[in-house]
Amino acid sequence: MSTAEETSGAEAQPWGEVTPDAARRLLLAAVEAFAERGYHATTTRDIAGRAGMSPAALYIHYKTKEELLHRISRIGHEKAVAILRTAARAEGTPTRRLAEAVSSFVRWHAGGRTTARVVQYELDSLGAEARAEILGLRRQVDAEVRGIIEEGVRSGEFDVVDVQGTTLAVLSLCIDVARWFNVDGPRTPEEVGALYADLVLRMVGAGETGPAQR
Amino acid sequence: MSTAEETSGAEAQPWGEVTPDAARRLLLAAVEAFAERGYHATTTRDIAGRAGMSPAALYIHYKTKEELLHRISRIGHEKAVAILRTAARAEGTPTRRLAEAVSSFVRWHAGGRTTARVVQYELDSLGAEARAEILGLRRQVDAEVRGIIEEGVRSGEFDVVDVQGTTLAVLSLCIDVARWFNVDGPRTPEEVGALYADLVLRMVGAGETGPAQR
DNA sequence: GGGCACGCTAAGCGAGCGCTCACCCTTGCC
DNA sequence: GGCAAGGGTGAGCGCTCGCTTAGCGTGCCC
Repeated sequence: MSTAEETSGAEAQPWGEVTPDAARRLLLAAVEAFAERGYHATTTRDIAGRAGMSPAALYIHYKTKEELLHRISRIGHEKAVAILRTAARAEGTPTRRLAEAVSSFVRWHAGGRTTARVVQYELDSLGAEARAEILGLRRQVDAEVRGIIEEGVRSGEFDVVDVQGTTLAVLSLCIDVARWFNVDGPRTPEEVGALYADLVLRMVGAGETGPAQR
Repeated sequence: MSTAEETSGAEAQPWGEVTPDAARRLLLAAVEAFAERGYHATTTRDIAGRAGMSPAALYIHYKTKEELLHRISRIGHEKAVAILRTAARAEGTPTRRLAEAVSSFVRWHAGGRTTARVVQYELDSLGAEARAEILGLRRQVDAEVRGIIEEGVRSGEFDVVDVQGTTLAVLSLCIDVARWFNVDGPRTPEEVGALYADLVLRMVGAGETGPAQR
């Protein structure tokens, strides 16, 4: 019933910046455990065990269990902002950029489901101070997507009445992938990304531009 | 077993069927607490306290803390199925029925956010047996929405390539409302329901048959 | 080669957890 | 009035939690 150690493959490694090797192993173990059972149901003994260490080792690298969640959440949100920012500031029409933003954001949620789950669903487990910081990053996420949609509306490519509401819905659709996506299911992250990009273009009324790519 | 009034006030009272009054108060307190802090972070002392009782009183009406979650989850899922089934089996075109299904489902998630949060996000906290039972109800939820979309495709009203994928996306969009909706925010459940019904009709390519927007 | 900083462990602390138990109130029936 | 039944309580059990502390092994610097 235990998972083999697969460091490569589905999950990218945005944790390269976590410098002492033991600290990174602990962080990775925490991501796994939090994603599987949730923050509150995860014990520090479990995290340390997954990292092959004694329970006390955790406190050499992190002050509290919450600091682990905070670090994971910040790194994950920064990655999310980076993904959307790259797509938003690329060359091309708003239609193309929105499609790229959605598909890459969805691929991240599906492929790195363990990380994305923690990032998206454990925010409330943070203390007030840490939560406030993370909420700032979330506003950046919202702003990137809203920016693309606003541009598309200005250029006449999109037909959107409620820009903020549609932005919320687009992000909501992408984020919920982390809840239901199953690695052993019938769809690859790439397939879901492509499907969702198509659905989102329909949502913003961008169906008329370009050929129906399928 | 039919409730006279449903789509009114914020939180309906689907807990009328919980028979001893004290048991209902405990259930309601548990819904509140689970929604606020999550199942694992909620203590039985907190639940009993919210219901104005001593910690021991809980165990007169429920065998364990998990039984509370199980009961909440089953009743909530049954309500969700009922909402979608009512919309799916009503009179009218698939377009109209899909719009009604989405808007009523969204209103339920937004208006009864506390309940919906527990129902949608605490499934993994259930034991294997209870979880299997609830998953059966989720399959019914999926089937109702898929049924409407299939009908719309057959009748030519909808233009959908991947029916199952689109069904998943529609449900996903609705469910995620429970995560982000804020009672003190700028939108009412009715407004979100109307917006989302519009967006979903666009997703299934039903834009041409109906009025431009609501 | 001796001192020492550092990464780590074994053991365990106080607190709070889910849950139990002995007992106390009402209520209703005779 | 006697008394069984059942909803409720105060106290507390056994356990596990997050986290601490004393001490050990190893590698580096002088």
